[in-house]
Amino acid sequence: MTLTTYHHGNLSEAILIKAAEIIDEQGIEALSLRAIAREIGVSHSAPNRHFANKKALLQALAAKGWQEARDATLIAADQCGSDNPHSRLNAMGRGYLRWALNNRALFRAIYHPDVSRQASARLRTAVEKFADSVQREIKATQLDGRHANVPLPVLTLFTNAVPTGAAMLILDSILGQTMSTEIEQEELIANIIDLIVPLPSSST
Amino acid sequence: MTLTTYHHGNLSEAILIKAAEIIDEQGIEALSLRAIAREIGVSHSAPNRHFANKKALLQALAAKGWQEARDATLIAADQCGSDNPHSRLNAMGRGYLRWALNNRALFRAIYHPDVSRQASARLRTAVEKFADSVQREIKATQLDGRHANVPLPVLTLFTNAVPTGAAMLILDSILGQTMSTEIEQEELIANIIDLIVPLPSSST
DNA sequence: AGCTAATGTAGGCAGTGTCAACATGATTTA
DNA sequence: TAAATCATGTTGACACTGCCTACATTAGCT
Repeated sequence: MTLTTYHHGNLSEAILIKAAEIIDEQGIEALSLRAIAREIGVSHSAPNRHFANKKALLQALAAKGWQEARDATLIAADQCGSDNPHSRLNAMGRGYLRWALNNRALFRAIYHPDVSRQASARLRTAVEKFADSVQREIKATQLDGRHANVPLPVLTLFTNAVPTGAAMLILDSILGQTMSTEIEQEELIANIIDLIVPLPSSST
Repeated sequence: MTLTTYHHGNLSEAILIKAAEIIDEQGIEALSLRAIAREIGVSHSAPNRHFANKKALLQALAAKGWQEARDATLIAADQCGSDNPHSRLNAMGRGYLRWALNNRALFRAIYHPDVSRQASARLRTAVEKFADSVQREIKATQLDGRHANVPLPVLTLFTNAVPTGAAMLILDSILGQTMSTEIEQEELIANIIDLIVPLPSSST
């Protein structure tokens, strides 16, 4: 089946995987449909049968990314074994940041400007599901006394900005490269997230 | 002089300005050397006389951006009229975030992956000058009692991540678009930055 | 006035995204 | 089972891009 049959069999998936591979290794700017096709061993316009255009491919990656990101945060919340909103949000922050650092291809995709500029319905839904999951927990921490006087949209923006910004700085910026190399990843994650949502035992 | 002379007179600058204009309106992905030349009214390869390649143009924009960002933060620190490190760093954060939101073309340039991947010496210097200015003030706040037990690199990453991440979310992400529209900009800036560096009067 | 270097132009090349026309084969249907 | 249909892959083309080389124009210097 993996030999040279006329039909690939699972080209859609293969394209997504190869795309992620290229983005991971060479950055999202280096992605080209023709290169993907070439490396998979298929004609240059085969990808067009599965993705209307390059933007659509990126959007598919992004939708996948948002789902994975949401899964990572929700699973982390469940596994933290606490009902305390602070503990849960802290775990979610760590889960999200860990996911971002370990899946930079998809992370780059979900924040790619071309993707955000005009999102497909499917993508928009994926983002909203993520946003809702997080916002619910943020609201819970605020009811639990966290920055009670700060407008919720601001608190939400802040809470999202920290892991997102940290991951971007670490993965793709000159600033971050010099800052993050000295510390072990899991310790870095814990330290950073604790600054946004202190664990209940260590605060107040 | 602005008429059709063979030599433009100040093409370098004109290219940078037009590039920023395009990035501002259509995003950094839409930037093309030929389009810049076309809009300026000059032949398609004239820009190559001033920038070795597209990456070099982006790096020039980025270098300009880092300088402006640094100026904006340092001026904000000076103008806050206080010697207290917390007040100064707070003002710097606000100045930086305000600059980012009001200069999104240059902001996009300074964090463009192609630029970070391999920075020119000039660019690297600009970044380091910015980083040093900020880190010095962060260290001062820590000596003043801010998160004394957190490793300095982590505190630095956190402090940078908030305004950077917030600006990115607001300017170029689906997440941020829904979060930031409800609040007036200057109030949003103040609220967010206060969450990283509380002003001395309103804390402890 | 003449030389040189900087600046701009013209044309070409390889690479890209996207489209239309065609080829192949899997799936449905009579 | 045979035929028809549709999804999937190929080929070739077009316009666009970055970038290179050869050439044209002009500014600045001696």
